[in-house]
Amino acid sequence: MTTDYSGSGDVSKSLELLWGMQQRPTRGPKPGLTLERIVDAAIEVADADGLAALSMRRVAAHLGVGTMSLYRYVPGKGELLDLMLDRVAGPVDDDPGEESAGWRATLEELARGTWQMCMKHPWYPQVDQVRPLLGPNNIAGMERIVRRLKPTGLSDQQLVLMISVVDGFVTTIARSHVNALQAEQRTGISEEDFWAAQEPVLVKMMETGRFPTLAALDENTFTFSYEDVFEFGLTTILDGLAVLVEGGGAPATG
Amino acid sequence: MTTDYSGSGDVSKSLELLWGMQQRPTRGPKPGLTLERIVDAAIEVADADGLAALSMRRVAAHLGVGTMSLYRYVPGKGELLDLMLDRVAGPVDDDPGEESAGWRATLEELARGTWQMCMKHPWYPQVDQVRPLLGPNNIAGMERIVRRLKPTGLSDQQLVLMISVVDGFVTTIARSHVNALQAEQRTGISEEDFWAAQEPVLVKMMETGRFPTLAALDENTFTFSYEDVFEFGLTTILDGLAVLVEGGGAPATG
DNA sequence: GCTTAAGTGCGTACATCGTACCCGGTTCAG
DNA sequence: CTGAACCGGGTACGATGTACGCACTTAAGC
Repeated sequence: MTTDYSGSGDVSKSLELLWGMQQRPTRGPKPGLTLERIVDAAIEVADADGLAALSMRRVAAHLGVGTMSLYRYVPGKGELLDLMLDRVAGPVDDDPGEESAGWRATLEELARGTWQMCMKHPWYPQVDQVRPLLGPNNIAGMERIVRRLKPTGLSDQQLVLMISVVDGFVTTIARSHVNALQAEQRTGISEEDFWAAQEPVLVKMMETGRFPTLAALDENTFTFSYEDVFEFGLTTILDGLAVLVEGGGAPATG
Repeated sequence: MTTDYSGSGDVSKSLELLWGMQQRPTRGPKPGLTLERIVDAAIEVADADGLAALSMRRVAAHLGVGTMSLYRYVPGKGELLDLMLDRVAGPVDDDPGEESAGWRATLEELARGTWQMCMKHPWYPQVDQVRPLLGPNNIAGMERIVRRLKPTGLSDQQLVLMISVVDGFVTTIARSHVNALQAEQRTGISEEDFWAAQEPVLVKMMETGRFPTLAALDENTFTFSYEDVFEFGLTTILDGLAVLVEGGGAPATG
């Protein structure tokens, strides 16, 4: 597995496990583990040492069992990842008092909630969710957010597109952020040292006069943080969606 | 290497190779390979069989040489990846006739250009560019785009943030798109079959009445393509940036 | 209570990866 | 002509996911 994808295992098997559809067999010895404990252990390993360190051997060692024992509970690593993803997606506390909040507050809350979850589980944004498995927590979260966006009067497809754009943006910035943090640990080179290493060559090239615009940039041009990008991008996207939602006479494609 | 990152090798070494600062040693036999041929071969392998199939062994085999011979030219796989990234970023044909185009046309052109490059080299958006190496082609592209955005009168930092948001968005959607395409090949399960596999469980859960909003969604809610998301998101972002650039009396607070 | 089939725990083995290390052959500076 | 520097590349190591098979445990059927 070069990169980690959702939905890379047996989809039906994953769904059965997600929705708790397994029936306990009657014969044979009682299992010493539970699915829950395995998923928890996997999340702990990934939280502590990163997605790259998440291996079946590590999870088993964390539980004090043999590696191959895990395969009695989970078909493979792909399915385990799907279970981890739905686990950290919830549960959502469905506060009925917030029903009346506007679309903008709803999307902003979604964005900030996802951001904080990514900070707590840095491996989450590193998983490519091209084929998301619809587990209980993901479905519940979707239900909640769509319900609160309904009053905008947009089409269902437009609602889902709005959510996709906002959530995709947040996950992307979060991934960049955690990648940067982990790059420091992985390489032993701090962000500052990395850019400092490029400076000599950069300065040399700027002095050639081939890049006049870049050479004349302000000193503080690149001093923003990932949080700054998050705020800038979120404002931009919400402003852009306002044109669509509030029919601001803009040339929206519909 | 679980995931592929830019700037994961020796930064100084990569920069020397990128800017062609190696001096040919006088002694010893003439090299049978060139850096260019190795980078080209690596790109061909990645284009044809995906980033996961890009290995030193495959590149060497493609060139008809022993695996370890590559290490005479490139310090390691990380540095090779950096060279590949700058290679496909250019060269840009610097058309002076387009200087006068507005900021919106400039960013839209950037977005569509990046998108097309990602379609030609599907591995490109799969590389996490947390620590981009500033090679000649990347620098030239940056110079060109910043020069064309200067007339907006925004601060240099805001210009770079605009570029970050647009480029980050395009790369993200492109990655999702190519991941979806490759998931079909990797798993042998088409996108349709994947969703069809989830349907029985979904229908069952919708019938429980726990998710009334989702159960009532239009049939065509999820029928959009990645191109649709690209267009929707691009319009949204450009509309949002218009609020910033044109200082518009747009409904910012919503 | 005995047999037997199912289930559990897990050790071993294999293919794949990047690359450290080493050796033999080649080329030119002195 | 000698020796240092360089090229090509074979071998080996530790890591990964997991297929396979074996020993042990349990409860159903008699």
